[in-house]
Amino acid sequence: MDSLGDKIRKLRESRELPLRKVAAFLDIDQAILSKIERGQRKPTREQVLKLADYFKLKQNDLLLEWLSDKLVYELEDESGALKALQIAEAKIKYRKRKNK
Amino acid sequence: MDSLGDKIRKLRESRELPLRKVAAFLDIDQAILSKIERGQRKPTREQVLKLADYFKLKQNDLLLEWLSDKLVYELEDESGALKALQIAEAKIKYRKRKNK
DNA sequence: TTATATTTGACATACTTCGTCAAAACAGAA
DNA sequence: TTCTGTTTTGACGAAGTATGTCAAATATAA
Repeated sequence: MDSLGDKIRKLRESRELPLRKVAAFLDIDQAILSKIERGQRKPTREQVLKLADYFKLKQNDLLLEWLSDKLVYELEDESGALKALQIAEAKIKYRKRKNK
Repeated sequence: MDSLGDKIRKLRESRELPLRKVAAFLDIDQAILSKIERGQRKPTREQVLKLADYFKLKQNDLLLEWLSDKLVYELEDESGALKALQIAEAKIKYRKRKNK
């Protein structure tokens, strides 16, 4: 169950690319990419889209990883995390039905 | 499927309390409480706990409402919202198992 | 050692959040 | 209508968070 950062790091290393190269493509300092890969920083939506392009992944798939990572982050240290997810799901389904 | 704000407003109105009173208890301006009840602002964790006390609700129950509202907020305008919730759930379960 | 790659932390700046305040809008009673 | 209390709105400011740069420290490999 890799986080988005784990995925990116594996992809980058499997192609033997230095942080410098990928960071240049993203137009950020390599320090940030290093932190993103290790989960110390959250990438922006735009960075996720660029990463998908760079590694030839479907943008939607990577966005889902990114979104779910954000949820996990929001719930960390919360005892009722799983319950909150269930309730959120119900609320979203309800909103969809009401098309609100 | 009420949001936390809806719940609070209903409770407050059922007891015929003005915003002013409840806001004073929370130690904030009534303007903020008005916005919280209508979903224009998110309450802080501490405010949620105080609200639970004030209305004699279980703190945990209200915290779950608050947390799930935050998730819904994070996911709004995201087409893959439900998928992201599923993935987040899997990630959290995995983390629990790994006790990480 | 030397060269390259990565990580760390101090710092700057922009953005968001959280609150106050006063004016405007609303609702009901007199 | 006017008076009174309630709620909503929006401008504003302070505090906190996010996002990035940079240079130094550390690791890796030759």
